[in-house]
Amino acid sequence: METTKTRATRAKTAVETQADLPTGLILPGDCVEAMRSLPDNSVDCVFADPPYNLQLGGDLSRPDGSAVDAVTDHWDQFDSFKAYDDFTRAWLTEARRVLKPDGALWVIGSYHNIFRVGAILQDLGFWILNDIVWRKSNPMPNFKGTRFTNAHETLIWASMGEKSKYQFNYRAMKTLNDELQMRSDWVLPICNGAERLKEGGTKVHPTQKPEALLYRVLLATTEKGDVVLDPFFGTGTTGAVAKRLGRQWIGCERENVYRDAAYKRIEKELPLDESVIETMQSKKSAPRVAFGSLVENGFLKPGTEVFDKKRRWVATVRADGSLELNGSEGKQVGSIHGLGKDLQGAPSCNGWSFWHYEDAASGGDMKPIDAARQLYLLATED
Amino acid sequence: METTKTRATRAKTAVETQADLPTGLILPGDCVEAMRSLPDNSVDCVFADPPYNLQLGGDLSRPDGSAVDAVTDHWDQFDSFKAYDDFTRAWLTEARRVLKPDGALWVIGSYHNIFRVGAILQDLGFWILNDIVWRKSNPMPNFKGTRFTNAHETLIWASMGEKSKYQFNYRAMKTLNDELQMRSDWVLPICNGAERLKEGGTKVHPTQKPEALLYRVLLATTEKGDVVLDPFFGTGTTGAVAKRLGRQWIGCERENVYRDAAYKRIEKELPLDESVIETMQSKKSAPRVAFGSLVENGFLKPGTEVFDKKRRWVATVRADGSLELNGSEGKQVGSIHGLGKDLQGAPSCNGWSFWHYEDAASGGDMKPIDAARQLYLLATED
DNA sequence: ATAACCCATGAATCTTCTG
DNA sequence: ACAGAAGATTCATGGGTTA
Repeated sequence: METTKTRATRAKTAVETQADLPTGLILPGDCVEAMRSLPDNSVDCVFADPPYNLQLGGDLSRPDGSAVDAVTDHWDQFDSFKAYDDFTRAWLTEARRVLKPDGALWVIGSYHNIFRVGAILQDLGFWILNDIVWRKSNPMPNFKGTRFTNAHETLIWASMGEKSKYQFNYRAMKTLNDELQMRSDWVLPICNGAERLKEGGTKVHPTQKPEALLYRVLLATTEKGDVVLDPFFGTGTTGAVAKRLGRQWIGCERENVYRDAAYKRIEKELPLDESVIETMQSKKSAPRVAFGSLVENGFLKPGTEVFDKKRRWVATVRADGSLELNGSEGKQVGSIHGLGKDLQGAPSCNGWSFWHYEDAASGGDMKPIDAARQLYLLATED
Repeated sequence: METTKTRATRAKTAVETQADLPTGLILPGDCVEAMRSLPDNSVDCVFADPPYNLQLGGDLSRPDGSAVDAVTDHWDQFDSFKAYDDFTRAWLTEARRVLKPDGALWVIGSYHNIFRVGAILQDLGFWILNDIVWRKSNPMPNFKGTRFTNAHETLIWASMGEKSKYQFNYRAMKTLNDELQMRSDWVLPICNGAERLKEGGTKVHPTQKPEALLYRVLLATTEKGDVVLDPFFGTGTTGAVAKRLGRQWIGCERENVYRDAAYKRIEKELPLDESVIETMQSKKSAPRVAFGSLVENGFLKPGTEVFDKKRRWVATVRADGSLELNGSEGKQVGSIHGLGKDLQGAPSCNGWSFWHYEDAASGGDMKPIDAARQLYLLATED
């Protein structure tokens, strides 16, 4: 992972040098061909919702006798696993070429195809970061009572390689999840109601994805201004959410009908106010605060005593932001992290949560020095 | 899928002819070699928890500096995807040979290995029935804040082929899930507390699976007396739950320590009372009753009027068990299913639930004719 | 107006037995 | 193998109509 600042700078440079990138456009034709027209190392994120290769038997009816509207479109038909694998390898290879070294890939699928996709992308060198389970709150039931209700789909999130500095907006996710770490299982409803695109009462696309899903993906792993490529654009959920969140987008889509619907849809989409997007990212992109700054600015005065939670050790804050262990007469000195590490004999230590101080403002309560950092951030906002 | 009765008969026959099966034993040595000693088509279910091929970099430590006891045992190291794939193909091939044609396979894994396992088992001819997400209610957090909390593992449930008559105890699962279809995402806690095997305070096996997981797997897809094979037996969760549920088991395990712990553990396990193990049976496995039998035996007299729920149609029961639509003068006649189908113009109709009658015994209440069938079944029970 | 009721529908590898 | 009949089978949600 990398700091936002570094990546932002790099992204900006890339956009400038790649002024010819067809952002805001849906490339027609086969997606592999279309991606060939894009330069190497030019996009920050690929989100792909490829055909699932469902292999359906006959018609299926509900217990009440009505028919299930199945996905029987030609684009989901493959002759064999071999044919599907070849197709998968082709588009993943192009996606890999087009991605920046620190870019990332998302693919969504079901048990019909996701194992093949996952194995192939590993073979190509992608490094899986998480598999994410989209738990559908309202899936279609299993009408015949023959299996477990197929109530989820799987997303794979992968970087270009083991050492890549991928983007992950940890704070934004934790904030979105009520101050708990965002887990690998996401509960979201399927796309229906007003969000579902319809033409004359029938759905435009059989497998339109919910915007909430793309919202979370883009918010978690891209930043403002990033270029997002969707090789299977469909009716443009990726583009609509990208526009809303201030990301640039490129689509590939073979079908005229889907392209038309997508353009119309994205046209109507309004970007969120810049300040809103900033706010969502504020905690994540908050500048690093040196402990010394707190001292410099009087949030913790030199001479203040700090101690671990169990008061096994007490140290004194020095003017330069270093700590000196009490009673050691200058022999045990270090940064908040380093001294904590040494005292515990641990491989690492987060000094912000290890060291505490007595907060006079709240009647002498013991608080981690991170609380002082939060006050500092609040005071220096903007 | 197949009725319980049919499979039960076959399973029994198989056990009799395979009296040499080493049930209740843990075969030492390499699992591929060990499986070679088992005859073809001899087990009903394979549950496998293979090495995950985890590729952890350096040592992992928590924010407080304590070390995470990562999976770095020698049996989990593989040189490359190629080596892991070869290993996977080898044990899956043996599992396939040993399984009966209507048997089934379960494999559990994480994103490190499950995509490779899934693709290979598809290549070998297994037919995926569901992928199941075990959603951990208490996963280990992501200490570094670099990814989403890895809060689930994935199981694949597969039959021997597209046309196999696999076992699925639909009613038992629905009952277990408070009368709603069991979904593909299962929320279960990880294995700890008293259930976790420890030796001198440290865990015996790094990846011991919770018994609740095996309980659900075996209850859903095996029946009493079935033979369950676990090629990666570990400390014997599969064997313990199998014994409890009245299933037979065979294990393979290389490590002496795990075998010893497993034997000790399973020895202590007590089988549940037979009556408790009986699962809720689906109607599919109840004996078939011809509508004519009800008429023959006086449970519905010839001349009785039957009608659909909204009384759009009324028909009269004839002496041979056929129905005649009132007012049609012999032109609209058929079986309970056929006439219901024709009147509705539906592709099919379950006459038992479509047609109703007035039950004099309960003051003229409207009841589906299935109620009469239930009375008949009750009266003719052994 | 509001509640009650009915109806439509969603990436689905969706039956079993007899002749 | 294939055709035909018997028989088993659904949950959450949104929108429209009725009471």
